Amino acid sequence: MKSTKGCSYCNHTSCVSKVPIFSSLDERDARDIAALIEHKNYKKGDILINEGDKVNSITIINTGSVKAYKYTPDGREQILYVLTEGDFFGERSLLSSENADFYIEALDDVGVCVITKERFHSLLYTHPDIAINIIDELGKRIATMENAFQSISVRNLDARIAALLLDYANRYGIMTKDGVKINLPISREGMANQLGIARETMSRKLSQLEKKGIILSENNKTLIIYNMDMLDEMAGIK
Amino acid sequence: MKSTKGCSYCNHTSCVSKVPIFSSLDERDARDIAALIEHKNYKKGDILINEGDKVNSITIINTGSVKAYKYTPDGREQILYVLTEGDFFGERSLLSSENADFYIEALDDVGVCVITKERFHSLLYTHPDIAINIIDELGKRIATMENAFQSISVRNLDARIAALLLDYANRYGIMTKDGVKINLPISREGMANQLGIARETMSRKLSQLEKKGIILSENNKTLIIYNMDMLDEMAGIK
DNA sequence: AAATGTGATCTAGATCACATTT
DNA sequence: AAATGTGATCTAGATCACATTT
Repeated sequence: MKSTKGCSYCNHTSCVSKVPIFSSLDERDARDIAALIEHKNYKKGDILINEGDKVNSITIINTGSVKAYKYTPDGREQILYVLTEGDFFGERSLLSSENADFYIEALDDVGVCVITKERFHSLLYTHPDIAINIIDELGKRIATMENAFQSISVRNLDARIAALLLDYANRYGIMTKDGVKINLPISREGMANQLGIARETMSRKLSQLEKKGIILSENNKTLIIYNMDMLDEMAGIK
Repeated sequence: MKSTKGCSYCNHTSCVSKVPIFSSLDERDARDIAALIEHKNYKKGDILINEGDKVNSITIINTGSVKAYKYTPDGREQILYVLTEGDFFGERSLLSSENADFYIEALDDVGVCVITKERFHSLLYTHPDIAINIIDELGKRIATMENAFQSISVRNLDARIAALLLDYANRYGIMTKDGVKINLPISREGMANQLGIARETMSRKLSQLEKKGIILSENNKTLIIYNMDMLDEMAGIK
């Protein structure tokens, strides 16, 4: 992991322009904020945050993706979020200074922008817009969780899997002539961990979907969804 | 349901003083904000928000409690939150003007404070503190959901039930000489709906806990927890 | 070698059908 | 009358034990 600060070759406004919470800023403000930002890079598998770490900054993903996870009491990994470009974490450090109760791990090589808690705090006072954008983002995140929450308590596993694939399609999907192509950021086991089910069950359910002609799995790294409507229906979105 | 505005008999600063998001205000600011607030009362069973309603205001619970819920695709009621004194909803209306995708129903007689989106919005510009408090509150709510989320995906149902009872104890519990006494805001069926399990399973699990001497159910309306430590252990909090 | 798939079992909780309480 | 409890069954998904792929 290396940290760059004030380097000439990297585009310092990149995070600022990419991140929804800064969307309302004009160019001049964007430059001001860029000056407060520190860039860091991590390799796949690096741990950005360990359980128990003191979190003193907000981190925004610039490139790559990370997973946020905890362990269940019985020792299984429970993935809370997969965060990608433009997503952020550490916002809970803004007011409280509790220690992290989760892990953040790089799923690929990752570039991030970091703003310390103090700098960010003062930023909010000078730019109330940003605070409102954050409230909005957090509101969206809550909405997403509510849906996931509702879906996870749906007893019908097929619906939950359909919802997960639709979420992936939304976030990582690329339209192709065959259908929506998804470059999976995580393994089958990771997917199972997101739903809190057994790896074997995940495999079985995906092969069923493949047999039904709804999806095509290539190499376990790529997934093509032939029939989004069918997934919508399975997920209970009518 | 009746709406009071500028009435002389009710304490207009009540919401302001009760609500964590206004905690950083001095008395003068509190009075200013109180002037922006409208009070409303609802009877048990009243629907405060219907799915599809346009939500144009933030509502803060002053007295009583409400449940926020949705329906699962297979028609079961899924309770997302039980909100009580000091909790708020409608914050998602701040920026986006999407329609509600949930219901809010009064669990008892309920008094609330309402601030319109526009008024609240301008408030955030004049009092950035409040925005930061909201960010903090939303952060907490996310943390709570993450825990619930994690717990719901724990395959061990006993742990989830223990966690639910501990949550109730925290929120509605009163210390007595026998143990923590909880006046349940919802029925067995409601509790089951919060965990997404069958009513029968809830009954069975609670009788088991009673047989083990961990809890005592009185009348199905009150629950006494004799042994909090045992619940902690069951919930996987060591 | 690690990730994934798959058959054979096992089991927790759903469902059904009532009995019992409030 | 509605909410709750409880026994008898059923079933989806976990677990185990390997085989197969990458």
